[in-house]
Amino acid sequence: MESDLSNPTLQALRRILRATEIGSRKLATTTGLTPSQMLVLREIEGRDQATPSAIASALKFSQATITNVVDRLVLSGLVTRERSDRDKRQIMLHATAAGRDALACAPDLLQSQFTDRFASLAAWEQAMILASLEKLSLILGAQDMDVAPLLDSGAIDRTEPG
Amino acid sequence: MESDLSNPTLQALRRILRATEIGSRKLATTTGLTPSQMLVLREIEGRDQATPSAIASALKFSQATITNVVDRLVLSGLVTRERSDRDKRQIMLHATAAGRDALACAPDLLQSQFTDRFASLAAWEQAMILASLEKLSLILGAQDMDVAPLLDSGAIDRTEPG
DNA sequence: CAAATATGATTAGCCTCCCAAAGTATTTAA
DNA sequence: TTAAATACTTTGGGAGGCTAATCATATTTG
Repeated sequence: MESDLSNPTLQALRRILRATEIGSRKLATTTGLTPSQMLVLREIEGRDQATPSAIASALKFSQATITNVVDRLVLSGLVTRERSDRDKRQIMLHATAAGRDALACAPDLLQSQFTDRFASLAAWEQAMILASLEKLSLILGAQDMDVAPLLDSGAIDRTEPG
Repeated sequence: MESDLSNPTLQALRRILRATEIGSRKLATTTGLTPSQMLVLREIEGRDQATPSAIASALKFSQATITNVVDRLVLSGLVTRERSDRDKRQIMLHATAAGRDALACAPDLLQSQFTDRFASLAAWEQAMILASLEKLSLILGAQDMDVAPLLDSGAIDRTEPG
């Protein structure tokens, strides 16, 4: 019966997941943005110019979903749509000043809670944590994963895998 | 500007979050349950007897939400409702055989991916990871958090905090 | 060039999630 | 025995996701 740190580790991991999830909601309320909206807005602003399909593939959402979310962002005045000249099938999304503002106020779901306190740790602790997370990445099969999103949500994909 | 392991650490953390989230959806498809349904079902089964309000407070959901989810679980034949004798306002929720089956097939969102591989790590690595996660818990303010849920999702709470 | 095909985005329709407020039934307290 | 509290459900609503179908524009090809 070795030590079995497996369970406490899982619990800690769960706490972290839970915390980030709650944080994501809380932050959303303060910004007035939902997590998904945040994601999309960030993605748009990060590129300055962005087509829905680009956002969709970056976030691994369907185009339709992006249309949906962007609808709301436009309604809130955080994003504008503009037909591309080069290819009139395309739509260019831009963050408005208000949109950039909203992002600035809510810098990053994790980052805000994270950076300062992490920086205050001893170097060896930082290194240990990083190493541990990399290991966990490996364990969870997350090594080669896009780093784009933070956390999102949603209905279940019921397409038969087979 | 010392080393700044902050960014790679955040990225690793994001990968992990992302991985668990995707895993949660994938597992849901195989089970035919959504993450929320899994949560509720687990909570019900874990107590053998459970009232909606108990589940709601454990998972920090509203009663209405639980009613909703339970509706679907009942519809799927995984859970039964039964009026309590002692207090006829109460409803007792029970997992059916099928419900327990479903849970058994999908033991745990993380656990499945996790336990074996984690166990195969050296003891010192396990200890390191645990310590790191505890530290992270602290950083993210997740120490005193319920361990109940895994991950869920959903619409944003728009009630004014003030 | 014209027809067929491909691509980008939206629309429509479906389901889930989560909530607050109102409603119903039951229990407890006055 | 009425009033208040409790436990759950109903109702209604906003958001998040998806697929399939549609519309408009581009590209390819005969």
